[in-house]
Amino acid sequence: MARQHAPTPLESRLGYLLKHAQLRLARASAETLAPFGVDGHELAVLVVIAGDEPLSQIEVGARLGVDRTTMVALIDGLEDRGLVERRRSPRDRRKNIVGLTAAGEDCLRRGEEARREAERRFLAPLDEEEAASLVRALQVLVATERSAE
Amino acid sequence: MARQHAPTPLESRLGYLLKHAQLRLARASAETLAPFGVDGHELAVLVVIAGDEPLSQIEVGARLGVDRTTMVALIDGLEDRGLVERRRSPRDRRKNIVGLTAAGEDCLRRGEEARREAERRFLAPLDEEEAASLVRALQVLVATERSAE
DNA sequence: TATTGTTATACTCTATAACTATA
DNA sequence: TATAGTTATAGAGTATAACAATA
Repeated sequence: MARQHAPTPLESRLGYLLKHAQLRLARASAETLAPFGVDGHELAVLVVIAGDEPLSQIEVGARLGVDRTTMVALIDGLEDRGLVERRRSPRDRRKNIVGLTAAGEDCLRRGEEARREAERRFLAPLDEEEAASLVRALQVLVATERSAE
Repeated sequence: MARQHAPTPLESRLGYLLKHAQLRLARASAETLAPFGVDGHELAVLVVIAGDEPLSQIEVGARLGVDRTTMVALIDGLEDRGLVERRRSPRDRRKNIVGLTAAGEDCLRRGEEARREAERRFLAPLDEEEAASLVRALQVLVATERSAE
């Protein structure tokens, strides 16, 4: 009886590929973003905070998949650097509404530019159609898994 | 002067997509692999060890992007469970050649089966062409970034 | 001198439990 | 009673420094 499958080599393992692609993009982004004093994770927090409705810490965390205890330290850091500010919600005084300062908006705008540039460089080895297809596929996978929770 | 770019929403950020896709696959795989007593990372170690040439701990780590201090604990765990064994290289007595035990080969075979199944389920929302294109794109990105180091 | 494996240590990230203030 | 924020703490995962054995 012959072996049905040889072990899949590393380079074809989806888990390996996703992990290493993520790691490498994160490192490249961190380098590109360093001059602006934020990393990719913090920039994503700024993006969520910049959205239309005012959000509490927990609501920001929910959109990012970050729990509330982690949010405290994350917001602390951004507030120390003057990028965001907490203010009590008048309607529910348990909640901290988190808002961008002027410096935060500036950091967001310039950080986003840098992040786009880092992504563009990262995707450079792919042609336009391949890159678009990659993003579409990841969107489907992340959305599917989320709704199946 | 109009703003050139609105901040990219989370779902179009490559960093967010890669991180969450990786996380979700890792969790699904861990669940699928749990009955076999290994996680995806450990299974990848078994795959590397199962390769043709006998490898030392450092050589196994190099292929996985894991440093030698991390390898010690990783191999300790696998050895405690009787899946691998260390033996001194006769040619260079500084090196531990790591080999699979019979139980390790069995675990590898059955774990690989389970991992393939988990990947298949994870990719199910994509059609065959989309899934193949995703894997190809990731391979290009990981290979490119590695050679640029 | 350099390399392999090892240990101890530290640092990041994340999660859990318990507290407070509000509802 | 439940929820938002906070703190302290603990657990993974990973990285650095120093040491013993060997080359």
